[in-house]
Amino acid sequence: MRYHKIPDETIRRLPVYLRGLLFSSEKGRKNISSLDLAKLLAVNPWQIRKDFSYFGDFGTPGVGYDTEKLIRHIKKILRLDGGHKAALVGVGNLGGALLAYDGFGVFGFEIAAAFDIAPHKIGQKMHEVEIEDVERLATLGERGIGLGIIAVPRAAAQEIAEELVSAGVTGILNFSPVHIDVPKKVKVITIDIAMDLARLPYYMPAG
Amino acid sequence: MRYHKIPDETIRRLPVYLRGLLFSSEKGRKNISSLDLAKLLAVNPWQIRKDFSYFGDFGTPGVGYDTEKLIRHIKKILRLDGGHKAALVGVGNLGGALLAYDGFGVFGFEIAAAFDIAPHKIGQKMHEVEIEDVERLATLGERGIGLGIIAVPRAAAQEIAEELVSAGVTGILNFSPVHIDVPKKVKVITIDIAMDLARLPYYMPAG
DNA sequence: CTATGTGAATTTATTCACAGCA
DNA sequence: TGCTGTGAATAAATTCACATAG
Repeated sequence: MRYHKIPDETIRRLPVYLRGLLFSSEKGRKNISSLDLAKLLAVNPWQIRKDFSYFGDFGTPGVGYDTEKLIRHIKKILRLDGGHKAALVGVGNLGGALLAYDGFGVFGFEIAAAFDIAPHKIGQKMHEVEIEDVERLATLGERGIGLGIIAVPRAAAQEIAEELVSAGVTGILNFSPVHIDVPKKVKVITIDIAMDLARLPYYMPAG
Repeated sequence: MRYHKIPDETIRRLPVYLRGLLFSSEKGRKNISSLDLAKLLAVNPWQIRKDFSYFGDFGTPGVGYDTEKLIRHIKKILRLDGGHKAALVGVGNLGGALLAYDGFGVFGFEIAAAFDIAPHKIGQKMHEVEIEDVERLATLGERGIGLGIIAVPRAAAQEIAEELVSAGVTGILNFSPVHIDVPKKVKVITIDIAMDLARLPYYMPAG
């Protein structure tokens, strides 16, 4: 199946596998079998093999997958190689937590700029990043920042999204609990924490 | 199809519909058609009708769906009626942001307790909630808290999960970037922000 | 005439089972 | 012998098209 289109569901799982492979690599393992990776991530081994089969032969029968080689290749598919600079808009409670979060690095992301509308925040530094006036969003293009993170109140989300798009951003991670309308060349992923929480009780035993 | 099992994918979408319906209700609308709801949320109208058809007749042909009635019913299916108390473990950057977040209320959630391990935080109040020693996690059962939110460093996540389960928690929202092993009567939903971000570049145009 | 509800058709994803390679 | 890679079988979800109800 080497030359097939990779299914969306597989793309969704690739970062999961990447996490597992990076973890295994940190432990010094050169190879990992689909079974071991499956145990680590609590998924099915045949699902893993099928997913990997969509983009080539990386495993050695009897041995497993070459960890480093596979990491490099998954990063390449997801276009994580080369790194990405992101602009954070909205340095409130959530925005501040995102600035402090150290988990973006492993996937090659860096929050390279932060913006807010509150005058008393502008000019301050948080976690090595200086907070700028939202007016300066237009400068993103020339600064090589192609990715935006929206952490502003719901009412401002659509407007900020439009400004990000005007500035040349083509990918948006949206933490506001609203649908955002953008040209279809721009990809938006919305994370709505309360909504994820909302489907938890359905799966919980009575009580 | 009234008596069928509701597909998991439908359950995943119900909170999305709920958001749209609540929004529409706030605007004072008594009814909404699948087409209008679809436009609001950027999904397909036939998907909405199919999803709703799994749990009964709520629409009136020529008119649409009764907003309030449908809201009540979706809440009932998701078991959001009656409300849920949650315990937050880990009041760091992310934990603090979660305490400050005001979006849980609409789905009937309340962060009723917060725990940390750092002595200087214990006893302090943040957003009306007093921070307690993690040692006191065992008291959750008798306090009627059945839901846990893990916002601690990765290395501590598994241990905290086990303590939550011992205390009687049956649902966990996990913000640590690791798989958590729990008895299968307990449902875990993991939100890994960096992992969601990681599939953004794949869908972005070259650059 | 408008908008629902749903069988049927289609597409997509998962699971299996095993041939074949190191 | 151990583990990959993949066709084939199964299952699930999406999309369509239209009969039917208000």
